[in-house]
Amino acid sequence: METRLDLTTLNEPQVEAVLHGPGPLVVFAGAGSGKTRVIVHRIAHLVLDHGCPAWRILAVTFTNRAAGEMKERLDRLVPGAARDLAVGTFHSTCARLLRRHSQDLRLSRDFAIYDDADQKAMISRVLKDLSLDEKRIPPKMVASIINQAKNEMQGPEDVPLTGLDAERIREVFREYEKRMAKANALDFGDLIYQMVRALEGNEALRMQLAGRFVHLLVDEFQDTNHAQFRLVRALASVNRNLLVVGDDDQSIYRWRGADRRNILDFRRYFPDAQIVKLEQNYRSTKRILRVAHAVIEKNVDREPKQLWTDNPDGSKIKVLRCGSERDEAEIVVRAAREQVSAGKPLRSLAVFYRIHAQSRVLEEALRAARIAYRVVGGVRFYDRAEVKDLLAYLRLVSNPEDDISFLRVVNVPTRGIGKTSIDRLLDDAATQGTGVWAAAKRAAESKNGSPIAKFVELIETLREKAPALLSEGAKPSGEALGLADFARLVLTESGYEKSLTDENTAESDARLENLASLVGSMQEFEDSEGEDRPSVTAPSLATPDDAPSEKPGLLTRFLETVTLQSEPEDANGDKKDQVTLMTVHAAKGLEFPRVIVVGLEEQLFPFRGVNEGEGPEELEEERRLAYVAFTRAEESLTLTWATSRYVFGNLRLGTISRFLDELPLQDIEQRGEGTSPRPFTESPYGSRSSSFGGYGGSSGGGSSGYPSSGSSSYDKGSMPREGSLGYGDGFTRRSLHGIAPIKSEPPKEKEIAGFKKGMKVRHVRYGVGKVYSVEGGTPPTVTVDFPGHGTKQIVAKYLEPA
DNA sequence: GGATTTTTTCTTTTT
DNA sequence: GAAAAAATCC
Repeated sequence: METRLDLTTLNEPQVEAVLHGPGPLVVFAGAGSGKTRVIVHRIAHLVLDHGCPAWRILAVTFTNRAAGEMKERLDRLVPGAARDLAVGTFHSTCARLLRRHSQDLRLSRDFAIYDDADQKAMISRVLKDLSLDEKRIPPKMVASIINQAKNEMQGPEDVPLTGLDAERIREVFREYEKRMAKANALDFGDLIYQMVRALEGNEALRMQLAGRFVHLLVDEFQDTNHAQFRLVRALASVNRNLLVVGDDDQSIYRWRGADRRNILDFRRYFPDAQIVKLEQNYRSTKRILRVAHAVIEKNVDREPKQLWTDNPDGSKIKVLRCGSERDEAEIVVRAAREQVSAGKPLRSLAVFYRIHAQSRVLEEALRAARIAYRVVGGVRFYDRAEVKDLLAYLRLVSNPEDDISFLRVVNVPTRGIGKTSIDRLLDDAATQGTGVWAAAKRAAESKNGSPIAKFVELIETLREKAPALLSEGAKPSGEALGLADFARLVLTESGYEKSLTDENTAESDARLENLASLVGSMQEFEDSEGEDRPSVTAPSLATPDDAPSEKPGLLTRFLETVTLQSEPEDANGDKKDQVTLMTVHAAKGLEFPRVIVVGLEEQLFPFRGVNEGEGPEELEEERRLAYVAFTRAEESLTLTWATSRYVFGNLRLGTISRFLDELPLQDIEQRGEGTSPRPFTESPYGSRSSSFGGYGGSSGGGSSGYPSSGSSSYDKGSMPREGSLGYGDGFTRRSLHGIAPIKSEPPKEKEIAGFKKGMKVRHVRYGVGKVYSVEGGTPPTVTVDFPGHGTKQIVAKYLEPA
């Protein structure tokens, strides 16, 4: 075919996918096989060679970052085309479409989007109002049931529930839905669920939308859940030009309802779909691919396949045994220094871990070594209390029915609206069957000048000041107030800023700074939206004939962007020269010349939670996760594990991950220097913490026989059976036997603030008890067994020796 | 009624 | 070892 697009940089199957004609196509794209390249080239091809207007092409991704990257790369290929292209995550795309068609769907155009915390707050409210015990029916559990149900396109009436509390939970679900509707709020699951309901239940709407998008491209299709599949099916139902791309080996969101069958059985729903397989890897060395393959090939539920590459063998994969998580962090620091001394940028080094909690130690070490780093995800900026407070004010202005936001800020800063007044409001709302805002207005009317009346007035005044921000069509009255200016106004008028300024502590200063940076990001948003350049992550989804008045206001759009992206866009984030730290999940889709994966221990990676039975499915997903982690590396891959680690502030022994034991010996290089594993200095049994059970629990238990005398020499006799480093599973494992860990701390007899195990102590309330264990930490705590009161954890300073 | 201090709980992974 | 919840103090 004659093309204006340069296709000489693509291999044969890639070209096939790019030039594919009408009809469905599924591309199986292995790690590093040029998946994004294919999508971007195909879009460019559709625009350049078929003259398809960019706004009639919809590309859907899972993360904002992937959406952004797609736009960027398209813009380089076809300058200008990216502007009109509809690219976004599943969630942002649905949010946009729902707003645009809100009238048809009997939804408020300015509906709020509730994140997990908001959702949990709402569930707690419902539980309280139905007088159900949060201990018996934890909000978290209900949330997970509700989310799962929506992923499966089930509502309260058709979700299958079993168990004693099944009907109670169903009632909570039902009531939750009512409250959400009343609050003009949708949760994450709703965005997809409601959109699918709308499309499937409204023929005209489906024809309109599916007719509008001539081409539909979906990335990471292996991670779609049932609802998302139905969405794609509906949107592709008219033109059927559907391209889905994915790799079943990289499916890592089973817990979120992802179903690999969606890609594996794609032809069941689209029997005429063509199939293209991309199997050449351009990213990694041969050794890295072999090591990654060694882990993934053990999966039973998997299509056998193997990536190949023309790249060199590369250096051996380093497998390092460390004495503790601090030693692991030291490895990271050393690697960063090596980068610098080798004249390579820090940005080419990335560190992956299984869970966020592992980042702190790494951060501390890097900070101490004065090495620039950034953490992707983790403690989110938008999760900080002060940021949530300001956002709650803004949300309340945008949508006064938002009960959760109302309750969050009604007394922040304190304005004399205490528990009693709030309970009265809630009571009134419940008996009158209205939202809290309406109840507050009633209260304000009946009692002029009351604190509640003042608060209602505050919100209403703020609303009046920003008509242009609330509705795009509205004419700005007088001088138009900008988004950032408005936020500043909220901060002063509410007294929030003053309360922080008055506090005048290091912490309040930090909060003010965070608020300033939030306002700054609002300014940025305002500037980029003002130019009418669709922001990178927000698909415009606007057709030329859309009336402007249908467009939600700037404030609503900002709030949506903020909720649907977990962290503020940092335009230079990738450009700054710093080491990147993130979870393996966050790493999907990225690549780095040098990668370190830490914490490769049983129970941690593969992860095993508290009461999860170790089902084969879970383990297979952990393998895919490891596969994703390893295949991010281009040239150098280092894998570390630690023989001991603090979990929850308690020391746990770790055993080497089975994944490391499975690696081909000729491709790895093992190291571990220093002294013996750090012994237990406190009881691993029976203490409160051991009920956590998961990490290091049973399999580490056999290791408590380590000497607690400070032998610094490697004491073979004290090790568990020859050839097995304390694996409690009865398997003897080869490798790493006899290799001592890299550095380790000398054993210490734990004595915290003068307390030792076994001694008698006195407490003001509980009287005399016996010290069960000392925990350390800040503040130092001691577990004490008080006869008649049971075992308590007490901060050391409230105890005295008896 | 509200702030402060103390105790308990919590942790996989994310839109 | 932090955040939420509960208990206690003012």
